[in-house]
Amino acid sequence: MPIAEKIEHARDETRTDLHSLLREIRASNVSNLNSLHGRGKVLFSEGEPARGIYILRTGRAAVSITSTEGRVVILRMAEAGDVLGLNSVLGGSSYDATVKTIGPCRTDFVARAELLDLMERPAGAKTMLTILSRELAELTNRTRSLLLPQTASARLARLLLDWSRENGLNTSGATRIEKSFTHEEIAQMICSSRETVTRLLASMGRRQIIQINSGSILIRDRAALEAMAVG
Amino acid sequence: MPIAEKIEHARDETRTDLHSLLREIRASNVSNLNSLHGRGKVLFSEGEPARGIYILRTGRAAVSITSTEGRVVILRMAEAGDVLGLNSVLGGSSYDATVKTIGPCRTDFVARAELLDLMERPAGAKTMLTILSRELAELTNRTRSLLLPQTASARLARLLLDWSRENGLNTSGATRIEKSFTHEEIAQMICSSRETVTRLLASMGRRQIIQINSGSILIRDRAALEAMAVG
DNA sequence: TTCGGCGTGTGACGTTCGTCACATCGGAAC
DNA sequence: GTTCCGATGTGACGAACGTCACACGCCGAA
Repeated sequence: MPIAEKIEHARDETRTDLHSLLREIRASNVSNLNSLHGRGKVLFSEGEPARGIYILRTGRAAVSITSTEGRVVILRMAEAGDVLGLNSVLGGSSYDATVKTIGPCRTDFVARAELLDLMERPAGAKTMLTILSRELAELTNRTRSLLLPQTASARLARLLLDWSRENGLNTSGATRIEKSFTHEEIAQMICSSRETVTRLLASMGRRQIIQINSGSILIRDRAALEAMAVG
Repeated sequence: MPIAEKIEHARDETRTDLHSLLREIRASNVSNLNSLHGRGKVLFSEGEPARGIYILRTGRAAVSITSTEGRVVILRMAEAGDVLGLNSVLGGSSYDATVKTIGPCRTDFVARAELLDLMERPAGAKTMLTILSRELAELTNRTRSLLLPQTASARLARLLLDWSRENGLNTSGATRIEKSFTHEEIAQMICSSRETVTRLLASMGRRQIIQINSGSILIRDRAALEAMAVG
């Protein structure tokens, strides 16, 4: 999928515009509160009034949506440099997703009123435009990965390929990805169930497509993964 | 789902900021090409270089993504006043979706270079920020409707409820919605197959939940629909 | 050490739904 | 009228996978 790759590559190049935002924040004397969180802390939940944005300085957090029956779908994994909740704050209503930390995180918080002030500055509006633009591209991309493949194995294959592009360490032909997610979390990323993820990973291991070690996954047969990702 | 409703309501209130954009376009002497299209015309396709944006003046168009095997998922139905392709143009690469007219349409076209000029004007950047912000909120909302319900009947029920909120005419307790989509198109909106849509609609008709006339659907039992939409 | 909790592996079962196949229907063109 | 063609209706079949149930291994706490 060439389009998906292009979008994915664009992502990392522009991620640094967090710095633009922070520069603007400093220039406009807006206070930003620095906090530390442990694993599993909910920064904000879907439906709460949008108090302000969180800027993820270190760590990772899962952005997810939840159905009334408790079904959870992870829309994206935020990494250091990501801005969380911006669109909800601009929209002025409530957060449209839930953000939960995956590991220890350091965040800055900028309150809604201060952000709106910031938007009045031309550079502020342009910076936010860039951030929203990237967010929209990523969500479109993610929607493609989740809605187009009809089988769970295709979605899992795509996820592994995505990971190998982002975090992959190239080790003698095969790529190794540090896995730090439980099967449950993977299931929520690909809209499937925990058991299915367990079974699919085991099956891929048996077929020599991947190799599962404690703490990492080794991709042995990228071509096979790409073939699975099409279906 | 209270959140979805709030977002949906916000949509119509802000849709008029097309006018802001057009005002800016006129103020900055940007040329905009006016065109007429028939039904089924593809304005642009996923993967093409993003030449510029289309502004839908009249008519409706389907924004969709396509898999390599030809599977199509309709992300949203653009209506008069919607701006198409903005994020792809700002991103500078290629269109990330395909837009096809559903009926006769009138569009304005603004080329990429002119749009980038426009973005330098403070009011231009703010207008685009508003448009992208709404687009992101709608896509998040749509993602929720497509990813959270696991069954096709739940997604169809949600779609009918959405329609009744947008286009519904209240006729003596029941709401009537003008339907102008084929089962095939509905299937692409809810990520299902044509046959499943036919069967589900027929089943709902038998169970007195809806009543299908030629050209319109009457919702007789909204509570039943809402119950189905949860699953 | 024992315990308890969490993550993982795996079997059995049933539902959903996509797919193929075909019939029918309705409108537009002629 | 006839002829087409796209849209719709319906049956049969099977693959995918969600769910329930339970077992095992690991690790930190007591």
